[in-house]
Amino acid sequence: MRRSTLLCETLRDDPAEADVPNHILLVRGCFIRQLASGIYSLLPLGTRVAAKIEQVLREEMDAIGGQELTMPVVQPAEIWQQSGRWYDIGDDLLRLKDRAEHDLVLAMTHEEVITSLIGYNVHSYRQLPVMLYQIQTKFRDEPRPRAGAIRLREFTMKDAYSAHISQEDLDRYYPEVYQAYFNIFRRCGLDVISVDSDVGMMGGTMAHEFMSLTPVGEDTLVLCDACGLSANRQIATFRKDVIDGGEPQPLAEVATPDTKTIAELADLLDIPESSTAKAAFFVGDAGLIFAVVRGDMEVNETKLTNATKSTALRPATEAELHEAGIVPGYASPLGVSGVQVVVDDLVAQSTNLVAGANKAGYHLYNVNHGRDYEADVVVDIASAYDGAPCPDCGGPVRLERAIEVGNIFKLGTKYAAALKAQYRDEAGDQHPMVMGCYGIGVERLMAAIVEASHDERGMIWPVAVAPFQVYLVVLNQNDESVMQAAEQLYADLGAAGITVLFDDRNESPGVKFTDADLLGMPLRLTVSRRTLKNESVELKLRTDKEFTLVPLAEAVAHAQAQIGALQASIDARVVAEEFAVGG
RNA sequence: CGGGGCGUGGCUCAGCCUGGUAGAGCGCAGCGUUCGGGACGCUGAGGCCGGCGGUUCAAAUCCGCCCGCCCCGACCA
Repeated sequence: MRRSTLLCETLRDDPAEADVPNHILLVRGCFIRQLASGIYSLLPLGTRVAAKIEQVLREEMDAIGGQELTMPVVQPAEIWQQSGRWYDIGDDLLRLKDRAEHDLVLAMTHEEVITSLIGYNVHSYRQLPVMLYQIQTKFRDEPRPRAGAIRLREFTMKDAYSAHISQEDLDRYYPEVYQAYFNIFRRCGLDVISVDSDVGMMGGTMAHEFMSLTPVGEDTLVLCDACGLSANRQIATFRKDVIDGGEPQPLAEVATPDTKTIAELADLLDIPESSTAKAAFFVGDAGLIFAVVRGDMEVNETKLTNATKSTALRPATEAELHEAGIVPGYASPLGVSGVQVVVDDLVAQSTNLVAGANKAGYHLYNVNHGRDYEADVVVDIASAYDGAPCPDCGGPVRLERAIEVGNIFKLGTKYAAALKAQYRDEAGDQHPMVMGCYGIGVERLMAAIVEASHDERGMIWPVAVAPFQVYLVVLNQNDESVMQAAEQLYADLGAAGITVLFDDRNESPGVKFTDADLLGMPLRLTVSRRTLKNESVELKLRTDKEFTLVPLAEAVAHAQAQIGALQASIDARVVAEEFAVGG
């Protein structure tokens, strides 16, 4: 490809709307272009990267028995009603009507279609297991798209679905997908770790997320250096040490004017925050939720969502609290009614905590669960914090930010039962299939790669996903012999099967080198009057500071060797990964 | 949806407070000179100042409403 004809106008300045590296660089390099919030065009360079990623996806999915297919993006509401997600999912699901006023959705994922499809086409245990996948557009009407290509509304997803005769067979297969996922990310040059994750709106029994560690990430992970534990903070547990509060003492009211926060309360009463109980209020499917954790901890909304069997939570408004007779800042689980009280297990085991009196300006000493109030649910709803004791080994955990680039779920029979994907066993009896689903976001993966692999000058593409392997610069174009040599090299590289972006523009050397760095092809070749004086070509890796001169006649061979070495170093990282529950 | 910020040639921004001829740099087009790390000179094109309404003799500028975009919070590939 000639740079002079490529649709690629690089930007000198950082775009105003971008403030994270992947977004800045992808826009400056003309890989993506925003159309609306969370909706982007992939320009030629971005499309080439996506195609390279998709090639890796296809190879790895095919290697574990996947068959590619293509399903519709626009889908009738009926199948979503059958699965229940029409009702469970809120505004993230974009709904529309056709001319006949039929309800339609833009698919945010394809469990419904694939399940009905498999149910239609698979009837016998002899046809199972089956693994199907597609690489196709998804639409999620995200409340807040973010960070360039990391959080989009319209995006491309490799979504795969497997169907099995039994949980055992799914359990056997699941680690194969787990391994394939590691292979995919490593081949794309991205380091990831796997973590246990929440099953969320997908339902199911087990899930892993594949995480690329970066401060730009939206997820928080809980990691233990001592034993290797890793989990999404949404579900991470930690060891809770009960502080001995002594035998339950009589309740005692204490005046605490103007102490609306736990910090103020602890300060005023001269007690540690861990001697208090903290209340937080949410609204779930069943109405107002009164959540209680120890004062030094935070409520984990994912855990609380699961504990209350809600599909979604939102913080309660002041008005809703007043209506329920709750005094914000002085709220107490004592004497409240008509709300669901969820108490963290640690609070339930603690004695003589200080809690609100549900009366403005007053708190209570010696509040004890079981004696003074009853919870509807007692379960872990506290969020793991930096330095919390690891649930497995007791060592301190640390929190890290990460991008979720992929996930795998054991769905179980939820969709198969709802959408009647059944098979007959050897005895002729019908059973719902046991399913798994497996997703990877293509644009997000591209963004995560840039996030993980760039410097102050620009992107540094791992060779397997680079839009071109070589950036060929020619200088002194007015010198016919130089131009001729460059043209010949361009042709020879192409003939050798190397993908080349040939910067044949009439631009100054500075412009070309700067663009070469920004666009980030792994290998740069430069032909100029100077190099030709020695019958040579300059060769430089994007990751290196220095360049080397190689004989013009051997330039193609050297380029091939360099690309081969880059590829080999990536291949060396594709190794067997131990499948571990809990890590 | 709650909170904060921003909308002025393709891009980055100034001008707005204190109303009166719409600006700079980059980019783009032409000519010439340059040619190893975002070169230089000359010439030129390009703007309903996000939209609607209001105030005023006069609005990019003041006021109101709306729309869009970004950031922080709750969700997900």
